[in-house]
Amino acid sequence: MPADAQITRLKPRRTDIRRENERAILDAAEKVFAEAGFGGATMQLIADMAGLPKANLHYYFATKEDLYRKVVQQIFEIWLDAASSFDDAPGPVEGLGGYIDAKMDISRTHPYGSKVWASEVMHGAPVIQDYLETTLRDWTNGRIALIQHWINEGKMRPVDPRHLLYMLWATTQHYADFGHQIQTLNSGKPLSDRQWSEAKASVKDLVLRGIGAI
Amino acid sequence: MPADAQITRLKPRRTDIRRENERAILDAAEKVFAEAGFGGATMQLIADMAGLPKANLHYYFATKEDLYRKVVQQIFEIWLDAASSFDDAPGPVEGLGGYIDAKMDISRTHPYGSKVWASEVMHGAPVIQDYLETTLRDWTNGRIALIQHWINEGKMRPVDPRHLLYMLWATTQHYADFGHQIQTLNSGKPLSDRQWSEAKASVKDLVLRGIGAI
DNA sequence: TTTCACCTTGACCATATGGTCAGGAAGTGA
DNA sequence: TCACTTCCTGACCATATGGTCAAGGTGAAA
Repeated sequence: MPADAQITRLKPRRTDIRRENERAILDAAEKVFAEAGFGGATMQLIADMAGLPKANLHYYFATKEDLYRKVVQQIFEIWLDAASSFDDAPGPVEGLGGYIDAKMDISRTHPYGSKVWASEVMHGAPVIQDYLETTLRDWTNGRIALIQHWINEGKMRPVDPRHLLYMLWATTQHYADFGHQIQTLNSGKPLSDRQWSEAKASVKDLVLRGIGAI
Repeated sequence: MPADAQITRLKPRRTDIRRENERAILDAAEKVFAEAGFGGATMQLIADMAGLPKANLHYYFATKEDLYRKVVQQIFEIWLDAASSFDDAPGPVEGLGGYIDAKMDISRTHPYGSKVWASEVMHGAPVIQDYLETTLRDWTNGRIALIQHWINEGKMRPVDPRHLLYMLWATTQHYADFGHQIQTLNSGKPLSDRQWSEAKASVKDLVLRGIGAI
């Protein structure tokens, strides 16, 4: 047996099999749920896209709802991570600016997840209502307090922190959720690297000027 | 026959029947499509909500797609009407301010239509792609030119008109599309009249300050 | 009143879909 | 090698859904 057996092993280990298949299924599911909606998505289509027989999906995920729930949880966690730039910032320019950068990057790298989340909320959040009422509410209240703190320190104008947050969410996610519309209005071509930079700069400029931080 | 026969007539005229049934079906469809998505919506549910047998729906609208298309066209036309406040304005304060007011009002009065539109675009605009490429593109280019004109006249800062428009669309529609999330973060209660006023004021304040118009 | 176009609807059908299951393949530790 | 657990999958099923249709009801013009 060659020394590089660990690297070139043809027969995957048990744990790898599970991990890789779940990954493939979740990726396929995220795309299909985003493009067709929960009701329009079919397990067969997800299976085909993941390169697995349909019955195999039900081996890893008991039901369609079960699979869907995992997909929604994923994007939510990604967004929560992005919020870290918010916390350890000295003021709104770094805090909100960094948050906008992070959210815009996610809109570009995870457009499907963003759409699934949007769809879920639009339909009344049937499967993640508890997240909204606990994690999201706590997170929001914390950030509102932080923004209010910046206002009290005179680092920005006295704007309603809540509606400021809504504007940030709406605008940054718009580039993912309405990406198709944006692409159509861009002569049918996806935004280039340069155009994404301009978008980020425009959003930051408008927001930071709007709150009087620059 | 009494003189007020025209008013109290019990037997509706032919044209009324058609108009009223189509209205009832479209209203029910807008709500069901918004809450369940195209794939999740069923003709049976729409029929029940409209108070008609399912077969009757197919008498007025040949297919589910046909009905859906009409619902999407409706909200699009409502939005186009709202854009009139844009045109005959002397500057950005009146023009953009009025547009924000109008779009926010629509988000409150037509949340279902807004969601259907969002869902349609998120899924790649399968049925209204032609609208995006013609009417919306022309409208957008016209408004961009107008905003650029205001910039040239020194009535606002030189911001990218395109990304400004995206921010307006995203933010105003957010109050409809993510209304459930907003309600959850508002202790589970819908925004009051006062809160809607505050929302409109906040958005206008942030945007108009952001573009240096006030 | 008659005629006719328009409206209504229960019953029905073909199809698609989420989910099940039994039997076999394959990795793993002893 | 053996026993055991995990993984794989074709075939199958119950159900839900979009859509059809034929027969009957109902305004309105002549």
